[in-house]
Amino acid sequence: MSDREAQQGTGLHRAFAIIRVLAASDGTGMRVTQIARESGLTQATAHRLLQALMAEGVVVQGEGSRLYRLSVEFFALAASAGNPGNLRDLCRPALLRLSASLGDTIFLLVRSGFDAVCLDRSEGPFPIRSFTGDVGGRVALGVGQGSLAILAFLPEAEREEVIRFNLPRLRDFGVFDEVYLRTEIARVRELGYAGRNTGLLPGMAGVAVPVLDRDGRAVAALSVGTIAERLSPERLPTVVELLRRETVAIGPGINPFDVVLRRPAQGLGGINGPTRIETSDSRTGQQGRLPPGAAPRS
Amino acid sequence: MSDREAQQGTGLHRAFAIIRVLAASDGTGMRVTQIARESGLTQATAHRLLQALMAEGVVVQGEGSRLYRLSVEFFALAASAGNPGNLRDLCRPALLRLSASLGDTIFLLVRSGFDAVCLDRSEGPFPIRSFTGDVGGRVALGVGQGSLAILAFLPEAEREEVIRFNLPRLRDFGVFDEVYLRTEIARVRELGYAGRNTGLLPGMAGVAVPVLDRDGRAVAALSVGTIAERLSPERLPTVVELLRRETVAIGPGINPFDVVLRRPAQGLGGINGPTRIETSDSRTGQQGRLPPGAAPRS
DNA sequence: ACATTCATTCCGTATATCGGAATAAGTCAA
DNA sequence: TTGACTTATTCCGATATACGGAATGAATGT
Repeated sequence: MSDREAQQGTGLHRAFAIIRVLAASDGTGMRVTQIARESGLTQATAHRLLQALMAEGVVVQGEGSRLYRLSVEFFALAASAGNPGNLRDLCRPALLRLSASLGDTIFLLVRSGFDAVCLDRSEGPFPIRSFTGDVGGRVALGVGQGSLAILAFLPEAEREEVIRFNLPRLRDFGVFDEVYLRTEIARVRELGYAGRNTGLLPGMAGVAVPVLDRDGRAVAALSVGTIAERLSPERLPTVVELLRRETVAIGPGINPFDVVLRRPAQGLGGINGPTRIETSDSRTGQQGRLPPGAAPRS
Repeated sequence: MSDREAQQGTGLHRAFAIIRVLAASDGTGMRVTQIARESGLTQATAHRLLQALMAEGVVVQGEGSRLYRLSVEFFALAASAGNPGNLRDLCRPALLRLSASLGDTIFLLVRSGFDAVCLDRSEGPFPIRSFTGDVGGRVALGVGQGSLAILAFLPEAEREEVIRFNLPRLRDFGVFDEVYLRTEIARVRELGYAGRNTGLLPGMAGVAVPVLDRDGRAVAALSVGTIAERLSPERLPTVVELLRRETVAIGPGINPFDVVLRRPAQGLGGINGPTRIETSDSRTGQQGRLPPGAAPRS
């Protein structure tokens, strides 16, 4: 029924609604009904789309045709993909060198809209827990050292927009007020790295250095995640220096690409914990997660 | 147009054709024309679908609206997903323990159709090259130790089908004839692990132990990739024992799921997708791109 | 056994998709 | 600058496709 400004009746949109639902599930698999409910689709439609997705190899069902889940092939497809300007390949050697020489876990974070996403990771012998955690994990820009390092080195205009947009989201993490955040950012800009134990995760600490493209804008960050004791005042400068050395080597190799500043877009948004935000946007608005049981308009 | 075995006129199929094309590209981005050509779509259609995909957040375009590429969000979506029965989460601790105590790189491979896919990886200080390489990388079942370990412990019927299907593909790697392959498999079954330096990558060696589900079928494998010297006859038994210990601990925790045996079908990336062998030096990193559509070279 | 939930198939309707062709935008060589 | 060329985007009518209500079939539970 008519153009609602943006398309939400398209098959593609519905298909991805299903994919998103499945991605948000725990990987055990979901039944058609459940999927239909959570994606706001009819059972018939959900079923038909699931068949189509299976034909594409995106979805598989295990155990005598009951539960649907995303396929390993889908995983592999996207794994070889989300690699803006070959950044991951570019950084891999650096990650390996760093984790080997430091003995800590190294993260590669890239900016994606208002979030930072963990693109790669190389583990050291010291087990840690981080915000982004796994490869593919997301945090709002500003949460955690790596994320903060990126935010601090965005061009001013974008930085402001991100700050404005993210402030409400950040509240859920620390007791951030705007002044505090800006102070942090200022210090990061001055020092050239994001350090200091934020105390967000007890006993954990991190340092991060931004990776700047040829225009001096942050597109990524290398970050060390470790236990607080291992970032003593004596060791810290060494670590920072190592990180910085790698980042400056990486910078020039970056293929030009810009991350378009978009609202997290009804797209593949934060399946990850508290990162999810619910801001009804003016134009693209609509289509949040549909309240359970709400029928899609026709 | 109508029958034709499976539907290929559907919008969803076309959309994924584009995604596949983009995934196969080197991440620099592609123009509409190129995408249209390689996916076999009309320019108009390709363009429209790209718009739709952008609305979904799957595709972004950089640089003043010229080149399209897959978004980081798409990457994140699938990363948190392709995790059959939580296998990755289940295995992560084991990977960390192993790479920490052995000092070598540990891979988690899962079966996907006629391939093995690298689902996770934990690096040790010893740099290595492997067949699967990156997370998301694929190899035909039978190539490499991990892959071989899985193949060897499939139920007989499936094993036979895989062998039949894969033989031609294997030819490109070693000088495998069927007899040789079957001999290898027999030995793996007898020993309970896949070992021995296959000499496929000079100086490299690996050992792999299958992860069996409660029915005794191989669904995955833990594999060690290292340099040949580090798998001396004295050290090997230790390594195998450590691996085995972890795998038996993992097995029972596997959520029941079966990988349906399907032709790689028009599915994702399929057979000779990113079966790239990493030939890069770990310091200069980089490399890896095969020309789109080119078969993996011998 | 029955009752209930869930999965799958049917089918008429209408809507979203398709692609040829027109237009706009960008690229390159003089 | 101009002009020829390539590539990107928009239009639009025909029709193939997707839609979803409802019927059927398969599981599950008590």
